[in-house]
This record gives sequence, C-alpha cells and structure tokens, in this order.
Amino acid sequence: MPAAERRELILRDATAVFASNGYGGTTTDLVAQAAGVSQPYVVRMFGTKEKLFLAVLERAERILAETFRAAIPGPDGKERRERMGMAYVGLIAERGLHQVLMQAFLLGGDPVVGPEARSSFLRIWRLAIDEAGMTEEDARSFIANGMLINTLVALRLGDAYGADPDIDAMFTVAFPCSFDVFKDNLPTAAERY
Amino acid sequence: MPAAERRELILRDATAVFASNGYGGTTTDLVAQAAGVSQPYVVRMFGTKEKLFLAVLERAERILAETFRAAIPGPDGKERRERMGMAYVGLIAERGLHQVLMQAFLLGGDPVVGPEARSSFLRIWRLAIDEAGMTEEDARSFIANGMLINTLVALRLGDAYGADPDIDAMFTVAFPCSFDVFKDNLPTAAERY
DNA sequence: GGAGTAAGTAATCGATCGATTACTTACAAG
DNA sequence: CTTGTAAGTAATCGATCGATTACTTACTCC
Repeated sequence: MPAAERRELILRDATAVFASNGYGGTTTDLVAQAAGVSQPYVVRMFGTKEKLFLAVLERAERILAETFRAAIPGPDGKERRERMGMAYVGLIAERGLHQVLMQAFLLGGDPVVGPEARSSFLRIWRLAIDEAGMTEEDARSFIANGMLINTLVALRLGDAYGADPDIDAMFTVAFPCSFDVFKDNLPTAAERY
Repeated sequence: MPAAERRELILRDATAVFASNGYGGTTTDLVAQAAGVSQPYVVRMFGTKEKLFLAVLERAERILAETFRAAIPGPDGKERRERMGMAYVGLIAERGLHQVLMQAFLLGGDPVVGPEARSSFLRIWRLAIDEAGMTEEDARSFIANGMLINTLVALRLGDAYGADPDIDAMFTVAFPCSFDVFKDNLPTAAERY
C-alpha cells in the first residue's frame, strides 16, 4: 500500500483511539493495532506521538472546515446556520472527531499543541464570520452549541436515549432539527474502544 | 496535619494537575509533588489513580452546584441566568475546575468514570431546571455557553487578549457581562503547570 | 537478473509509572 | 514509661511505553 494511503488510514484510526483514550492515555501501539500495522511503523511515519497528534488535529480541522463550507451555499441567515449545525452533527460518522477537537482544546497549556489548537479554533471562528456571513453574536452561539454537541457525544449520552426522561428532554432541545442525523450516526457497540 | 484537611488539599492540587495533563497524562507522583507529599501517600489515601480522579470529579461537581445555588436568590429570568453565568466564570479561581469537568466528559466511554460523568452532567441540568427555574431551552443555551467558556479557559485564549483582534472580538460577545470576572481571575504564569 | 528503493517488522533498550512493602516519626492515653 | 495509633516516607518491583536499530520483503527499472 502506498504511504500516502496508509497515512490517511492511520490518521483516521488514530483519531478514534485518541478520542477514547486521550493524548496521555494513547499509546503508539494502540494506534498501530487499530490501523493494523506495527508500532515502529507508526512512529517512523510520524516521528513522535506528539507529531502524530498534530497530524490528527490538522486533519480534523480540515474535515471540519470542508464540511462547513459544503453547507454554506443556499439561503443564508438562520437556515444556513441550521444546515451547518446539521452538518456538524453528521460528523459523528467521522469517529472521534468531536472528541479529538476537545482533547486538543484541553492541551491549550501545552507549549507545542496549545498554539496549534488555538489557531485551529480561531480559523473556525473566522470561517463562521467571513465565509458563512454570521454576525459575531451568531458565531458565538453557533460555536457554543457546537461545544455542547461535543460534550453530549463525548459523554455518550446518546446511548441512554429513551431510558431517561431527562436525557430525552435535553435531546429534544439540543437537536431541534438534527436529531435524526445524530441518531442515525451513533457508533455501534463494536465500534467502541 | 489531620487526614481530612490533607485530603482536601490534595484534591485541590490534583484538580490543577489533571486539568493540565489529562487523566492518562497525570501521574500520582505529579499530584504528590504538587501537594507536597510523597507518591505512596497519595495512592494509599485514595486507593488508585482512578478513585482519585473520581474524588476530584465529585468535588468539582459539589463546588459547581454550590456556586450555582448561591447565585439563584434574587430576580429570576435573564438576570438570574446572568448571575449564574458570572458565578461560573468566577470559578476560574478554582484552578482547573472547568478543564477537569471537560476531562471527565471525555471519559464518557470509560466503564467506571463514564457513568459518574453522565450523572454529574445530568444533575447540573436538573439544577438549572428544578432549582433555577429555567425552561429547557434556557437550560440548553445556558449550558452550551458554559461549554464554550470551558473551551476558552482550556485553550488559554485569555492569555492572548489584546494581542489579536479576533480574540478581542470573541471575548466581547462571549463575556458580555462577565469579562471583568474572567480577566481578574486569570492564572499567573507561576500558577501554570 | 541484479541494483535500488519503498514498505514494513522483530527485537530490544532506557525511562517511567502505579502500586506494594516495610519502615519511621509524632503524639495522646492509661 | 509504654503502648497504640495516625501520618507519613524510602525503597523497590513488575509492567508498560516511546523510540531506535537492524533486518526482511516486494516491486521496479535498466
């Protein structure tokens, strides 16, 4: 398999492993096993675990930006924000993406990852304003809602949907027009680490 | 020093260490050094690193709930939500509290920590509705905003306030009535791990 | 049919971590 | 005194992790 293809495959699987285990809890061997290659190969391809995480973050931001841009064309204003919100929820299909973004934000104090995480966040903020035409207040509440969705995904609260009236009530207001997207993309038990 | 007092001291310092290093990246020795005791003492007092984290999470939720309850008395509606929001921002003084909550949410897939993290989150949701009298929609946007504040704190974006017009603009809309509280409680360089 | 190169692994090393054990110190009660 | 107990530490052990080294395999281009 050509290296470029293998690289994308490893990055995809590494996203899921980092998402479940966090940065410190992820071993290069866990990533290697998930991708079906040997541990030294992962290290040699990315140099260090830190550089692997940076590559995972860069890919996550790229996918996120592309997903948002694809949802921009069409009626603007509230409708556009709803399309972008649904697209964000649809990213649950990219296993671990929301969680990896949270992990990166939590590394804000790290001298290497921190600056990258901050500029990733700010680029999404700029995309919302410059490319999607949101006001600053719209961008704030849009991104705040994204952070709530991150939390609900990370907490795996969707697994208990239907089993707890509080959870059902929260989902009704948290996903006014994207609950089907959320439900249809939940990971199966076999997909979890 | 009596054990109860020592315990609270260790929990406070452990909160800051877990916040900076994550669950997997935190060592019991780092916590011990931060608290000024030996590593075996930390392990013996809490049993395992996992139980230590659960104790940190329980304390964080307790402080958060007490802080919210103290902000409830007085005019209700939007004013009450603003008081509670400012109180939440003021919790920056409790070093690492917002980040530790995020860390716990990210452990949603953990068989031990996950259930505790979910019930902590749901208890705060219930507090907002039952005790603070919010509608479900108010509670949603209130908590979503809290998740945004968590992110800004974890990213250490406040450190760059004044150095980047994008950051300044975001803070203006993110902290319409709590920016002073935010600014006044930022950690000094010496406080960071 | 070699020579060169890309893809990948087995074996291993030094460092680190969580946990255990055995020990010490300070102090209050009888 | 001395006995008991709470508060703590030094030393250490087995396991694990990130990284390095040396090796193998497969394909391609004269």
